[in-house]
Amino acid sequence: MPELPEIETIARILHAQVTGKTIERARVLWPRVIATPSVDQFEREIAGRRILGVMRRGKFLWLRLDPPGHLLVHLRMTGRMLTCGPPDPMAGDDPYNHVVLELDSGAPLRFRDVRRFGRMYLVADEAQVLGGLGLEPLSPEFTAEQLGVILSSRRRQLKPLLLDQRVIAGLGNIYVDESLWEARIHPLRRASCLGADEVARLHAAIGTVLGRAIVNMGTTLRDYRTPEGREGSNGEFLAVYGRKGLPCGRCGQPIVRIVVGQRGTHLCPTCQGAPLD
DNA sequence: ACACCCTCCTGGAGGC
DNA sequence: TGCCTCCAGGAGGGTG
Repeated sequence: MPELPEIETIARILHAQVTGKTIERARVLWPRVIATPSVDQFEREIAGRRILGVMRRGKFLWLRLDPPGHLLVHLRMTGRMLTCGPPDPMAGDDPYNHVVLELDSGAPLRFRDVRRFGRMYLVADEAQVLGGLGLEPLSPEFTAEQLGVILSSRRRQLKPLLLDQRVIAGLGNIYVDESLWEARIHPLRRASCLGADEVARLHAAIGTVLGRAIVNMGTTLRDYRTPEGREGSNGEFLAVYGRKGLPCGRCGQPIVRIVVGQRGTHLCPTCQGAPLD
């Protein structure tokens, strides 16, 4: 599942590959992938626009266009943005191609998604889609102090809070579990009950975990690929996610899987202490 | 405010 | 081997 490091990797590669290119034509093969506007309007309005750059906000890919506008893409579980692949993506031999953007030079840009959860948004004002997102965890504004302020006012369980994109934007199931292990904090702890030392550890852990994953071009468990179709190598560095029953790298005790807020959650019960306040 | 459940969607894993 | 059921999960919606 692409989270912040995976989207960051995709954005950097796409930025290098498609900046300056013009979208000559868009072909939408599965209408529901276009969240806004209508499919007709999307195909009509995106044609002829030039890509000024590709960025990331939270888990959104963000293509700035000229004439001014924004193409926002959320890959959800299994979405991919690919510049590699068949010479004719319209041939119909791949049932998971949902949008093909034909560029004025080079390979077309394809949106491919097995599970069909991903969505595209073409908007004049990016805040229409991104407006509700919380802090960007790799920005200068994301300090230990700021994290402390966020946590101190909420009594929710830590894990669902960290997954809430309105609070912090970009973390998903893998990197929340990894960050909490790194910080040695139990996912069921109440946010408002963390001590200053724990807040500082969590802040540092989020930076460490996300930074390492970006260096490794993301975690490929099954579906995630870069735009060139390559896998990310961060999977070999995961400490807890998907490692139920395997020994903790710090203490040797078996990693445990529990369910928190309907999400599979991996932790070391020895290192990550008591679940209660 | 917060916990919980459902829906979307499919391939893969597990059970027998 | 084959079939059947269940499960994973990001986000948005609804309910208690």
